[in-house]
Amino acid sequence: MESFLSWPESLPSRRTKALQELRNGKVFVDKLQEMLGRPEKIEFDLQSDNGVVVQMMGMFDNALSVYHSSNLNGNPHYPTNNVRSPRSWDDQKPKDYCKSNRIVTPVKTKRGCYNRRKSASTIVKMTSTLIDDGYAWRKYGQKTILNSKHQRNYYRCSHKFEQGCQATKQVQKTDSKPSNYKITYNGLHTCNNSQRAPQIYMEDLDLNDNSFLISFGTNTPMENNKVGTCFPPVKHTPKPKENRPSLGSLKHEQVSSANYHTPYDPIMELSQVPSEPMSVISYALDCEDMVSSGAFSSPCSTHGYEIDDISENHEYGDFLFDLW
DNA sequence: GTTATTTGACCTAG
DNA sequence: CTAGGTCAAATAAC
Repeated sequence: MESFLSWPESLPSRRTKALQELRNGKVFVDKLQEMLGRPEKIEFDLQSDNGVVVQMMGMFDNALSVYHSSNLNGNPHYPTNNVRSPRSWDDQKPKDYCKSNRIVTPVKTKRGCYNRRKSASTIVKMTSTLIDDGYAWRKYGQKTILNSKHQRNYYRCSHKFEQGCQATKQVQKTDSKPSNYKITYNGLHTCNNSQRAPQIYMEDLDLNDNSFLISFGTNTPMENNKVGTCFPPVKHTPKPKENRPSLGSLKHEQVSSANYHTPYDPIMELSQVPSEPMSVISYALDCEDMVSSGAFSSPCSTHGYEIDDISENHEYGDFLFDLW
């Protein structure tokens, strides 16, 4: 398939992609039209991780992402939150920095002062699995989103203060299929994150759902390995301490993605992107480098990941990633 | 006592 | 002005 190999892409290329997405969408609309007269088909589709509805949702997301990222009205879009070398938390600008120099503000320096995440490298994934991506995340917010039934949860890298890692992710249940999640990764990990091996959160895992896949834009869908056969249903290992430098009232944190879920957090912690490929992806995107589709290969064979990824569909893998 | 999560407030981009 | 991303005090969990 055509892949990210050609990035950075020209504007016409992105426009073509957006148009292609919409054309593909028409195919799904036709399918949907067929299904309208057959309720059993609709029911089946809604329960499918790779059904028409799910794929349509992904298609629209991708088309919009391509559209927005390429700024199709002709104005070039320059990323404002590019890769930065790790820096200490203390190495930040004065409080008014964000106001005086908004365009180039690399990190939030004042409460509420930040660049919209769309300007950073962004990766969007649809998944139904609850597995760890190898990174330590800490929840820092939860918001009700307009026209969305489900709240969005915000996570940042646990090493944000320790190593200045700016990676964040958002997790939200999809409206079309609440058992699916849309996970948006923003920024890239600049932390030295090797504290633990990926694991799966089994509590919310539906073992009957054997459609979890990792594809990362590869052409060949991964094997549908059952989660239960790949991972023992264990929770996390003891948490390493997060040695954040003292920052006034800032408290020390523990690296704990295992404890993300609480009775209040319906989405719980879930991740699905293997750590190393993610790093590669993010760097490649941020640096506007070429990305080999091989970099997106799942380590499923070694780690037993199971991802429900819309990119398993050959036609849509190209549009999985939302650039800038 | 320490650390993580919750949640209302704050702030900015659009 | 609104929606959404983040902060940080309060609270919960361990």
